[in-house]
Amino acid sequence: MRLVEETPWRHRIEREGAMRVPGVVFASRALLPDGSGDHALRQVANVATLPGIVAASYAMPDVHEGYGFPIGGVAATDVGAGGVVSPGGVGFDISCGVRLLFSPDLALEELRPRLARVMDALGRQTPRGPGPGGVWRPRDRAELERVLLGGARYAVEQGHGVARDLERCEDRGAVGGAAPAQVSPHALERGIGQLGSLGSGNHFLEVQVVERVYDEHAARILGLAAGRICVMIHCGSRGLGHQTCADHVRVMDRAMASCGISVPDRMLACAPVDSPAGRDYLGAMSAAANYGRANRQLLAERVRRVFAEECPCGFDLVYDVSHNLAKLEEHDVDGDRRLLCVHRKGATRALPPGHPDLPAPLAEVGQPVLLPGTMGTASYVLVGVPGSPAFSSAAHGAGRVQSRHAAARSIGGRQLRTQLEARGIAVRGASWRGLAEETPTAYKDVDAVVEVTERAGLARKVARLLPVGVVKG
DNA sequence: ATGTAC
Repeated sequence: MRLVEETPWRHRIEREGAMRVPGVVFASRALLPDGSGDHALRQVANVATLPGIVAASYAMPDVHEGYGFPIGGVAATDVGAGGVVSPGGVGFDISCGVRLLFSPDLALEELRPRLARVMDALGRQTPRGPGPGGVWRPRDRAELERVLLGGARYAVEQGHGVARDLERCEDRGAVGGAAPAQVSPHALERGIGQLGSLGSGNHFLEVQVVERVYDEHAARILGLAAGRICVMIHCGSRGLGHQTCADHVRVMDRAMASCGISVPDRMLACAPVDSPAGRDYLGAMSAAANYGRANRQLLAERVRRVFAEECPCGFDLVYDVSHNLAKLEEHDVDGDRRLLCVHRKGATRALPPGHPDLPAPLAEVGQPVLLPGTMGTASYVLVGVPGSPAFSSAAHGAGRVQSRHAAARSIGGRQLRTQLEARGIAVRGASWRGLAEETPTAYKDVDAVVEVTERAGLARKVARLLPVGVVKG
C-alpha cells in the first residue's frame, strides 16, 4: 500500500489491485493510524473496491479500525451504476449519534453548588449499561413500529418534547423510507425494553460548560453562549440496531455470490442499492435509525425533568446528528448530478450554509457538527463549510488509539474516577471496567483532530465545551 | 457497538 502526503492534513492511498478509486485520509502524520495493530488504512483501501464507489474512499481525522469499514470512513456509491449499500459501512450501532442541549439560563457558577445532587439524579434516572431498561416502554409491538416510523417526531407527538426540538433534529426527527417489516422479530424483542437508554461502551451523557466561542455570530444562531451549561448525549439504537445489522449482513453475505459481487473482506458484505437485499436493508436501517432518534429524544426529556426538579432551568436543543448512517443524496460527480448512497460510519454529515435540507435559522451558518472528545477532554461544536470534500462530511469524535483491553490494563476505573473528580469532573459510571476502557488516554488528541478537520476544509469551529459531569454508559 | 456466541 502506497501512502502519499498531499498536504500536511491529507494523505492519499494510491489506487492498486482491485481498488476502483484511491483512498483519501484527512489526517496529519501524527493522527494517521500506526499500521501495527490498527488496520484502518487497509480497510480504507478495501472499501475502495466496492462496486459503484465514486471519487474516493475517504477517512476522517479520527479514523481507526472498525468492522469491515474503518470508523471515520465515508464512501459514496452511484445508485444508477450498480452502486452497493453495505451494512458494515453504517456499523452495528445504526444512527448512533450526538445530541446537544443548551441552557441559556444556567451558568457554571450557579450549577456548581448543586452539581453533586444533579449528577446523582442524572445517574439514578438515566438507564444505562448492557441489557434491558429504558425510560419509556412502548405499549405493544404496534407502538414500537410507530416509533420505527416516526422517530423523535413520534416521541414529541406523545408529549416527550416540544415541536421546536424537531427543527433542530437531522431529518426533522425521522428518516424517510423506514420499513419496520424488515426489522426481524428478534430485533424488535430486543428493542422494546431498551427505548430511552444509553447503552454502554463509549456512550455517555455529559454536563458541559461552553468554555470558548470562536464565532460569536454562528454561536448566537445555534443558541450557544460562553460560560453557560450544555448537556451532550451520545447513544444509538441499542440491541435493535445491532440485531438489524447482524441480520442483514448475513443475508447479504449469502446473496453476494449470486449478484456476482466479490469483496476482499467478508465484513464488507453488500448488495446493490437497487436490489431486493439492498432495499430491504435500507428500509430496516431507516427504521432502526428512527429508534435511535427516539432514544435520544426520550433521554433529553429525562434530562429536562431532572434539571427541573434539582436545578430549575430550561434546555433548548442545539442539534441532533447521526454519525452511523447511509443516506441517498444527490451530489455532483464529474459535473453530473448523481444519486449516491453515502455511507458515513463514525462520520458526521456537515451540510454547508444555504443547503436546502437545513431549517431556515441554520441555513445561514451551515449544519452543526457535534464532536465529542472524551470524559476528560473538550468537545466541540463545528459547522459545515462550502466546498467541503468527502460529500460534506466531518469527524465524529476523538478516535480510539488503544484497544479496550489495553486501556483497562493501563488504569483502574476507581483510579480514573478519582483523577477526574480531582479535576472537578463528577463521574457516575455503570461499571468500573467500562469506565477504565474509556480512559481519555485511549483516544487521539481531540484538539488535534478538530484542528485537522478545520485545516482540511471539512468543517469550522464554533465553540469548545469542557466536561463538568459525566454519566457513563 | 452488542443479552461481547450459531
